Amino acid sequence: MSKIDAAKIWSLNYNLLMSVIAGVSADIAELGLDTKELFVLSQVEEHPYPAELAATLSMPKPTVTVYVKRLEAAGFLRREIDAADLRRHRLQVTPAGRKVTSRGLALLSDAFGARLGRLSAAEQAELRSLLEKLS
Amino acid sequence: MSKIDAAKIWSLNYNLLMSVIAGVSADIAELGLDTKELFVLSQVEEHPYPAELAATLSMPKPTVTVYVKRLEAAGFLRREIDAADLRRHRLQVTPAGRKVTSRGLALLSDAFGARLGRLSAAEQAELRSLLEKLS
DNA sequence: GGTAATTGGTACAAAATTAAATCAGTTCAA
DNA sequence: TTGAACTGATTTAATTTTGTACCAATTACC
Repeated sequence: MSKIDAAKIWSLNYNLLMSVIAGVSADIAELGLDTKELFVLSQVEEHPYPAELAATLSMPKPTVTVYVKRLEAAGFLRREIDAADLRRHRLQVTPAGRKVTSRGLALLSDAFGARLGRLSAAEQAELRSLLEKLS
Repeated sequence: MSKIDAAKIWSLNYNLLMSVIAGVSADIAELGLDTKELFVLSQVEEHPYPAELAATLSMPKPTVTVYVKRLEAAGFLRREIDAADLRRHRLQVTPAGRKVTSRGLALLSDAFGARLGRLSAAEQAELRSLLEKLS
């Protein structure tokens, strides 16, 4: 595959994701969250430390600090000092946070699902498998 | 495909793109461009008006204004008032802009291509075709 | 033990991004 | 025509995001 094609695939993909985000951000905002906050929150269970979040979301540490602080203030998250390493802040999603996460992801899924609906079930499975290989 | 899967596909994809961006942004910066500016510049030939750029890049109009101004100051872009509609600013990529665009896209392609390399040629073609259906 | 190097997290100031208001040009209906 | 509604683009002011510098806890090594 030529370089031009890689760039083409990339930009198809990028524009797709950006337009899906643009389409749902207003609805997500009604949940009391903004889009980036949802992304952070949705990864907390898998990556319960700010430094891990920063790495997996490709986002600077101070940015994570800000989001975590807001999510905590909104009651979607709790922070506690890790007993084993007093530098670490272990994060825990509250029940309210879990609820809002699943609603937010559902909105995202609906919007993205509307696009995915153009593919057959087999094609969707194929896409997922290709993306997993790339990840 | 369930809602959960749509969200999963989405986030696989999102994290993939963000990590590729994070990996190349330093190299792109050396060209005298930042990543978003490259995205804007790379779409100018296809969409030569700021309003069109804003729509295709899912980005607010004032943001486009700022990037266009910077790209013009850097000599990568020229602006002229459209004779047929004096409100419109027709954009034109300069030779220097074209050069820097192709270098920037090459960097992006290299980085993304390194991931794509995990797929066979047939799989890459398949991925492109799936993404085109979604776009 | 003691101390240099590393890691997790944050504060603050600066830079980037955007919403809201605005201005100029165009369209359209009466 | 004229003027109400609309569109393209920009300015201004506010918000968001981030680079830099920093502190505290841990680790590695002598």
